[in-house]
Order: sequence, then C-alpha cells, then structure tokens
Amino acid sequence: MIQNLTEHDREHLQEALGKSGQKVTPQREAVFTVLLAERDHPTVDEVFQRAREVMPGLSLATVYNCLETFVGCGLVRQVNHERESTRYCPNLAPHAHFRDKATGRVHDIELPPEVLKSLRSILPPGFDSEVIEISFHGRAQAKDSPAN
Amino acid sequence: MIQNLTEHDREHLQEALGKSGQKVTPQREAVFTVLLAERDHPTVDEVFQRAREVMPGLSLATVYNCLETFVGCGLVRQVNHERESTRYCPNLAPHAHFRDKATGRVHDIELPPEVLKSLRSILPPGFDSEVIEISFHGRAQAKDSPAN
DNA sequence: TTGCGGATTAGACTCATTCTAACTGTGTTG
DNA sequence: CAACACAGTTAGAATGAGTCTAATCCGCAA
Repeated sequence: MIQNLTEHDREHLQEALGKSGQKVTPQREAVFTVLLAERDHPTVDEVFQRAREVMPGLSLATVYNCLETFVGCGLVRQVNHERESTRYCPNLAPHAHFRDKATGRVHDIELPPEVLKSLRSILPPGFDSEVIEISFHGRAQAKDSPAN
Repeated sequence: MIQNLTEHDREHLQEALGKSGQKVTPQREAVFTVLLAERDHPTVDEVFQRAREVMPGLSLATVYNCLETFVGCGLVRQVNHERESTRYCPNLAPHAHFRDKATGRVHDIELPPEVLKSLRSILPPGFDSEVIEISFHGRAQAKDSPAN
C-alpha cells in the first residue's frame, strides 16, 4: 500500500535534493514514496508500475531520472546482481545483499563494522576503496524480510 | 603474446570439459589460451578480438558459447561490475576484485580464509550461500598486477 | 556411405538503459 | 502583463550486451 511520505521522510528528501541544488517535484516524491513503502529492492520497472498507480501519467524515463538523481544525492543505493536489472534500496546503513536463488528475492544482511574493517584490511597498500559491494547467492529458508 | 597451451593447461582443459561430457575443440582451445595468456579480466569482446588473431574465422557467438561452457565446468569465473560487460577470470582461488575508477582495470585481491569465514558468519540462520562476490571500487596507485 | 549429435556460425532478436528533442510549469525580469 | 530562462518531464528512438535460431560443419559409428 502506498502511503504519503511522513513529515520526516519528506524533509529528508527535501534536504538531500536541496544540497545538490535540486527540487522536490511531485514525480520525485512519488518515486521516493514507492521506494520507502516496500523495501523489497524493486527494479526500475517495478518502481514504475507501482508509482503509476498513484501518478498515472508518470513516464519510465522520469523514473530512471529520479532514481539516478537519488543515487547522486545519496538517498538510495543501487544493487546489481550479475547482469540482471538494477535494483534500488533505500537502506543506507552498510550492508551486504543475499540473493535467493529460488525466489530471486534480495535480502539485506547486516554488516558489522569489524567485518567491514577486516575486509578493508585485505587491500594491499596503494589501493583506496570508496565502495565495497558484497553479495551472497544461495538459498534461504527464511520467510520474507520484515518490512521496515 | 598468445602462446600455445602448456601440456599441463591442456590437460586441465581436457579434464574439466570431459567431466561434463564435452570435448576439446580448436575454438575452445583458442579461447582458453587467450584467457590464460593475459589475466586482465577481458570482456567477451576483448577475448574475441584476441582469439581472432590466432583463429580468424572464429565467431562472437562461439566465444560466448565457449566462455559459458568454461563457467559451467568450473574453468573460469565471471566477474560483473555494476552493469558493465561481463569479464572473465581464470583465477579460481577465492578472491575479491578491485575495480580501478580511473583506468577501469580489475585487480584480483587475495581473500584470506579467515576473512571469508567472518563473512560467512554474518549470514543469519537459514541462509545458505554458495557464492560470495566481493568487489571494491576506488583508486589504485599500484602498477599493473603481476602476470601469473 | 550414410546418419547422428555436438559444435560452430551469421544474423535476427531482446531488453535494460541511455539519448534526444520537444514540451511543461514555474519563477524572474523588463 | 509579456517574454524569457531553465529545470524537469516526456515519448520515442537509439544503443549495446547478451541470447536465440536455424543452417551448416565435422568427427565418428553403423
């Protein structure tokens, strides 16, 4: 179900966009709302379908634009797996992804700081990493990840 | 420079293909040779260009086929980074990848068993992972990775 | 010699993503 | 108020990695 943004989320959006000199628009709000409503790592197309329910005139190009903008100002993260469609994730805390072979679902896996640190430590001198992507691929008996 | 396969490498190829009921063909040999000759994580297209120098009639489709076959029988690994072209890597030891922002080059990063273990340990119960992909993205002052 | 099956091939096709050029809406300046 | 600037949006065309298809090739067994 797509709710309106909370006051807090709207401010978050506003601030992040503002910082990079961009505005809140109805389309950006709709796309952001979709991302927060169901944190199941949707593809662009899924975001598009869901956002259309609320804003029928919305175009696919705009969804691409919005998502790119959000990535640019640090509101969401891209998640890639092999060469499948890019998925989007509003969870900004450092975390890994687990891709369920059977269902295709992507689950967030919490990444404790000490593990992150040990990972950084394997880089030889001279290598300076800004981004680390960790993805598991396998089977999960677990039920759906909790909506949050 | 593209050399012929060593006796050892040829046997390796033969055995791996044989195990999954497939044969060594001149095309597969050429593609495998290219992969071993320069371990710079080439794209399909790069493999194609290089292999053509040695076997001019070779088709792109065959390069795709050969690489898929090799992946299937565990001779090489695919390396994906964001949605760029898939690259191929004949290094089978567990390792991470570092993608240099400036040059686009991909470097292998050794992955000590204890780090691998600590990574596995962050999976909640019920999650069973067969493959872990780790990729860094950033800048490297280091010179080219040693040919090996 | 014929037939079989796996391998190879060229080219058509798919589909996520990017690009382009026109349009919209809002705010600003004269 | 009229003209303009400009960011954002839009539909549709273009791109390009990868996949599919149908024809052909080639080594081997009957």
